[in-house]
Amino acid sequence: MKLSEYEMDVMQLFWQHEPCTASHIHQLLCEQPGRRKNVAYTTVKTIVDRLEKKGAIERHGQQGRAIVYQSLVTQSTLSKQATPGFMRRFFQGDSRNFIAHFIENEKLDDDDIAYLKTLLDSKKDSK
Amino acid sequence: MKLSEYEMDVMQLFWQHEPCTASHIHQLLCEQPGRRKNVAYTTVKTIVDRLEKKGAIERHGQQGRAIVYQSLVTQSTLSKQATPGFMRRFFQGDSRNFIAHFIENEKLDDDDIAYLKTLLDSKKDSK
DNA sequence: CACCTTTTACTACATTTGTAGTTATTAGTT
DNA sequence: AACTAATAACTACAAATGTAGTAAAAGGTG
Repeated sequence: MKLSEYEMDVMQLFWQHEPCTASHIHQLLCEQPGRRKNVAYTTVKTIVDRLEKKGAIERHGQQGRAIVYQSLVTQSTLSKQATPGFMRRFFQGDSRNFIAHFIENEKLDDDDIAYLKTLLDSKKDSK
Repeated sequence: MKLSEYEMDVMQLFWQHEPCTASHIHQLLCEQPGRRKNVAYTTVKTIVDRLEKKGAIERHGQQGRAIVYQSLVTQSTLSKQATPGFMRRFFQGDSRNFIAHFIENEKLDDDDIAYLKTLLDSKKDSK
């Protein structure tokens, strides 16, 4: 399943707040700092409709007139699908290059670092 | 600068083979295993034209009739621009979650693992 | 120098994406 | 029961994207 950027933004909100309605998603989007402000409700509803058509979410019930949706795909599933392509396009498919970029450029506290080292160790042991 | 997926695929080839012509890129794309086969030359040329219009590459010279191009942006620049959005959409912007996904899902040999641990250590020290 | 092959430049077109308006319906409210 | 605000359903539309065709020009080759 291939979702657009905006569709993914909406899926993120579903994953964090489901089951929920289009209005709820709309509110959440509007509250989101900086990103996209003043998006019309109908715009959000269109995205939600497309997500339903693509099979990423389904109707779960009603809340008054409003349709309550829930997700049908997990974030993990979509991440696994999307990352190889992203890695190839932006890091020549070189995992090491890729992870190195992140370790260097992203915020990680000591706890994170300790955790990731543990992960690396268990990866090594598992082979 | 925002490039499409296909445009990024072509940029990858430029970075690895520049300076080079559209025909050369076309050949390389056709040789690429599995991915997209039988793409028409004109299709590739269109992408190259768009990359030029977007300012991602420029004319560097001629080779017979053919135009030789070279890149104007680095892979690193584009990666730095693209990754925050990718991370947010697919990993809720959580670096730790993100890197963990990679350590778990991507192929890394013992050398890679040792290298990454060193990187994590130097990250820790630098604070 | 005439010709053929390559390559450019331009045009085309269906699909996807971001964005939103319009119309119809209905759940609450008075 | 009538009204109103919310919501769904449908339609619209420009821009971007993937894909390629056509026409024109200009190298190299006989």
